[in-house]
Amino acid sequence: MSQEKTVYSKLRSMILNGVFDAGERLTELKVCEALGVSRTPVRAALLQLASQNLVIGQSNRGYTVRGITVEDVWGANVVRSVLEGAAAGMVAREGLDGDVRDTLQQSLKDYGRLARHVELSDDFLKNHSAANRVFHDTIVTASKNESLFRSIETLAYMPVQINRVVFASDRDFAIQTVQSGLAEHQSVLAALLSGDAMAAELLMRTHSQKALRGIEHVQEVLGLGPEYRQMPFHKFIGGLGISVVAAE
Amino acid sequence: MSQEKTVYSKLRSMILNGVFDAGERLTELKVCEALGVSRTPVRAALLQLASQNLVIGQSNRGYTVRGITVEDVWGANVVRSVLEGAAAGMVAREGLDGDVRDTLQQSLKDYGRLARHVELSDDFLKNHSAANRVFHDTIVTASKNESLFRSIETLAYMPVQINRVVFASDRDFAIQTVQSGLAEHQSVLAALLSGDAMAAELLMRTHSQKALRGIEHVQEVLGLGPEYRQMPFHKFIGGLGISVVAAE
DNA sequence: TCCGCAATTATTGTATACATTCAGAGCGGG
DNA sequence: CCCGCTCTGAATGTATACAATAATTGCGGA
Repeated sequence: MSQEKTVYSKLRSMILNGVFDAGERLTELKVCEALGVSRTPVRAALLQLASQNLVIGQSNRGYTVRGITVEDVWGANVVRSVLEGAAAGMVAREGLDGDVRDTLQQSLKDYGRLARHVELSDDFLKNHSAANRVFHDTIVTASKNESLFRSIETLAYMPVQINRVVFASDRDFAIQTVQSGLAEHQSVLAALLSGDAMAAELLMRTHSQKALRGIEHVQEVLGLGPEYRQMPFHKFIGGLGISVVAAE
Repeated sequence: MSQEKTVYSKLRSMILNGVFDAGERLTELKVCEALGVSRTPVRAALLQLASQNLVIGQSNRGYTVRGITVEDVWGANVVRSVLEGAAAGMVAREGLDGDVRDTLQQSLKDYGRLARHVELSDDFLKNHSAANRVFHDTIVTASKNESLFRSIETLAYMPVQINRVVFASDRDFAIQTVQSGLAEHQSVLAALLSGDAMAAELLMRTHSQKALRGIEHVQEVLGLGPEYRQMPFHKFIGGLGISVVAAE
């Protein structure tokens, strides 16, 4: 892999996992020494991280790291649910293409098979995540709105895939979430098929927002007070003995 | 200004105004020669343009320019209206801070004063754009959702400020749009004040979508058929004798 | 002691030489 | 004639020297 991409993902992972303090100044040279590369790939990596709001660039003054709080992750998920809801509404309004409908129905079948035998194995989690992803991505893509697609993609630079993390630590929560997720996917598809845009938007938004339940669940499990939203996200997740994995 | 920023804005403007063909390959060296700078600032500029989806980067193979069609601009505006609607809903749900309310009311006053004497002067257009912007930005900021804020900001890399352009070419359209805009701002504020989240979201979304009317209006003025959505945006706008100005 | 100016220094901005990679042309064998 | 290999070259990837800039330090005077 190229240095630029290596630097990018290492830095990204370090930031998300709190290796740097929030607000810490991040000079190019410091990164170069830490990772043993020249400034060129570091500059490129920092530029990309800045466009993802993981570091904040000041003209002529380098970068500072932006600490990611639970609230940030929460907020990103809220936006994602709004956008996915809008996508569903558009698709319902325009009508379902045959192949899109087929893809969605297939993903529901896959999802249904998984829902009958929930496990906590890596394999299961991967398959579930994949089936879920197909459903969501297909709808977003079917909206044929490039800006919408890109906006959601950009949100994924935040650690938004919370459920996959939480599942690993709580079987009961996983079972319940997977099963209600199936029902929700089904009702979204029904709304899409009937062309009911308002219902599709509302159902999809509500379903997508369920990811937030994962955050609340972790809060409950860890017995945290209401100030938990200001916590660095990696510490929050760290309470389960899990580290933040970069998306992508 | 630094070379990097100069290159960035020149390239950006060139892309938006169709100096390059859609899909044209854009090598670093070509840009260097065209603008007379070294590869370093060019690389940085291209990286940023890629993150804004104005060029598409292929690993090891440089970049190709992405032609911006009317549909792209339309789509970006649709997303913006969804997000601004969501912001209004959140603000209504959380309740209006005193200073936010004051800012909104002040912007309504300014807007109202402008609505009584619509002109097509540069000064008027600037003031109107500013008052309008304050209203929209204040609501988005008041939602206290960084991801939401950033998503909207990112959309502005597309040429979304369509009305300002259209106003300049059609007084009647400007008068009508400004006046209905005032009424819409007022009803949004009323919904925010009464804490009616659903109404606030719907009203704001609908209002924000009015920008699309500007596009339709240009279509009508130019007498274009339904295939106009596939047109390069700069040609579309060029029909009015206007070039695309970069936001920011 | 405090303020303001100037020298210093840390850090980014820029140019460029060299390394690496990948697409495509050209050649040779089947 | 076609397939596949190698070689070539154009382009990006990387390192680094040098320039420009802005914060900081330290000095001197009030």
